Amino acid sequence: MLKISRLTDYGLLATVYLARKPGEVIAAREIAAFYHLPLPMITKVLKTLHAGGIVHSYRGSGGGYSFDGDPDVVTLGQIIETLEGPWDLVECESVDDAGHALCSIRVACPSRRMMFGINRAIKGAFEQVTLAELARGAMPSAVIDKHELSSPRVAERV
Amino acid sequence: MLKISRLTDYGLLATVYLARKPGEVIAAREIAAFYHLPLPMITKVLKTLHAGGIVHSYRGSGGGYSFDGDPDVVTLGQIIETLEGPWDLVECESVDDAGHALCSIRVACPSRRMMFGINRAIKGAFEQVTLAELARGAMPSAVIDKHELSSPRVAERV
DNA sequence: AGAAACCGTACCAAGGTGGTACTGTTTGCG
DNA sequence: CGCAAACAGTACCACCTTGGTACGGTTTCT
Ligand code: FES
Ligand code: FES
Repeated sequence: MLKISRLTDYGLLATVYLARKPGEVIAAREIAAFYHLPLPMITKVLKTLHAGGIVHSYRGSGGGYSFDGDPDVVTLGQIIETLEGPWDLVECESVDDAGHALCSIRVACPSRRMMFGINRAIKGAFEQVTLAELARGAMPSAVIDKHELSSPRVAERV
Repeated sequence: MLKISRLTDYGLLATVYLARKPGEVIAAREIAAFYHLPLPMITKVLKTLHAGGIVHSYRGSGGGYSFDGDPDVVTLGQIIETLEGPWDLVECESVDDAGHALCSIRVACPSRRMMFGINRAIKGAFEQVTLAELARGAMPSAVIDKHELSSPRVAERV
């Protein structure tokens, strides 16, 4: 349906949170609490980010995660690539394990090349956004609780 | 997972097939046979395209579908919008039937504005690709410029 | 030793997607 | 007229992905 998954969105939130406190070791619990998101979700996505080398992890008591890279070098594209894995806008370019093309009509397809171009354009757009730019912007102190939005007319004052 | 659905891809195939024979009434069976795709899939997507006003339909024996618009006016964005319905890259901007925001952490989200900009930029890229270019099998000239990501309106044609 | 915190994996419910089937309706043709 | 071709509409289903949870294991600090 042409949207990034919610997990990826969570990953961006966590990365930005860490990048705004460079070098600081922060527990996943703190991030989850700040955004009022389920802790297992945050930990899951942080594991992925660590596996992709975006953030560092420190185990044991007092441990957590930290971002100590250059926020001007890390791009949105890299983060998304880490979180979602390699992706293509259309599966025409993808191949299965046997190297066999997934799309059976490649040779007759009049839109494949165009799709490939769009694919590259989108990836290029993501590559142009740096983590530093993402981290800039208002970091509000108040957060709307999940339940206040589910029920109508309840979110009066936050 | 950041990909367009296969149905949408089928719709592009069908539209391009029709656009390559302007004004000609072509049965769905012919298109399905040409691409070696299941006929019910093609008919389903052609119904959607007809409902969206992209193609015309002619019932009865000898009937079929035809494209008789201006291929330089119809854009890839319009076709995708017709096939997939309104979409957003992230659900942060979407609202449910009651008008409530789907995302519970909007106010605290440091990436929402950036995502919104990217959303617009991608839609703009799709709008810049015409059906005529699609039918020619050309690579799109659309390039997403960094400036579009934060500017309030989508940039002009490249 | 015990607690804090990350690691790994497995599991599940819900929703979306791709695909099929079937019944109706319209139209051309002999 | 009567049949066949072709679109219209809807309903249905199997499968996969996604969002979310659970649980046990490992590391480290105090
Ligand atoms: S539909 Fe597969 S190559 Fe285009
Ligand atoms: S996560 Fe919803 S506004 Fe960004």
